Amino acid sequence: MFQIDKQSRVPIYEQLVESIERNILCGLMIGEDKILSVRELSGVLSINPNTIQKAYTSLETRGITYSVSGVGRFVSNNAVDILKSETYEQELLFKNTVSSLKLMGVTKDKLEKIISEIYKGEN
Amino acid sequence: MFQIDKQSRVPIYEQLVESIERNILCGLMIGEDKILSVRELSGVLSINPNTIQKAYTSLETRGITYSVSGVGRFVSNNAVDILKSETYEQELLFKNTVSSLKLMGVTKDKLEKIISEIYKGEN
DNA sequence: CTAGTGTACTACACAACACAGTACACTATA
DNA sequence: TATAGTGTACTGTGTTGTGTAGTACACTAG
Repeated sequence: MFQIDKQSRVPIYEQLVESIERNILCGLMIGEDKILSVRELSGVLSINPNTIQKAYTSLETRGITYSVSGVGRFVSNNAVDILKSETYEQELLFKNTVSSLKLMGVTKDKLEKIISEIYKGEN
Repeated sequence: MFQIDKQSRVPIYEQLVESIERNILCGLMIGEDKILSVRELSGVLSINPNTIQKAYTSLETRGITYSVSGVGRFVSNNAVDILKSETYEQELLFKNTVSSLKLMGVTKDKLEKIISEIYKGEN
């Protein structure tokens, strides 16, 4: 459900955010779904509640989730739309990676084969 | 010559390493070229000599450069070959990025267009 | 009333990073 | 030989980001 690598250089709270985003994008979590509470998830992942809280705050600020005091936290109905509108950074990373690979001598064909493999059965 | 962003989350020494690698890969620096000394580059970039040293050590450990005590530091003749053999990590990053973009609803066509733009005139 | 929510706050510890300063061995050159 | 410029190796110090620990309070459902 949540892939967290405590040894990674990217902070735990950021990994958690990305993990939840992925779950929403591939339909594992949909609108109005209740999210594990700060204390629950803290117990499941053996991570400090403050760290979970930090991740949740990031999602909330962007409108991906909303919270009801005393009740819990839920996935917004338009969460998927919001996430899809945030593609800019990923596209930039894609361009930079392609440029590096080109410099390293990787052929255009090879990159296109990798893409086809990932998109196989679609498009 | 060297693109360093002191505000970035990626460490300065790592940015420096990548910058030099790029210069070597695109032929700006070739075998037996003398590299700016620790103190020189420190002055040019306004970065602590220790930080430069740390970057240089990384290049040296991988055989991309070599140093002659009391003389200076030079690009290895097989630097390009070494760098090209280190594509694995970049390819992994490429795959992850493509997967994310796919989840975000970016089409295969769009990615291929970006690639063609970067590779235009070649392959 | 109680248990479980979200939220906010202070305090502390740790690691990575960068900087400051010093020191020493080496080499080329005047 | 003397000097300046190399690489290299230390020991500190300070800052920042991250994560943890603990506490507290308002809210809501049962």
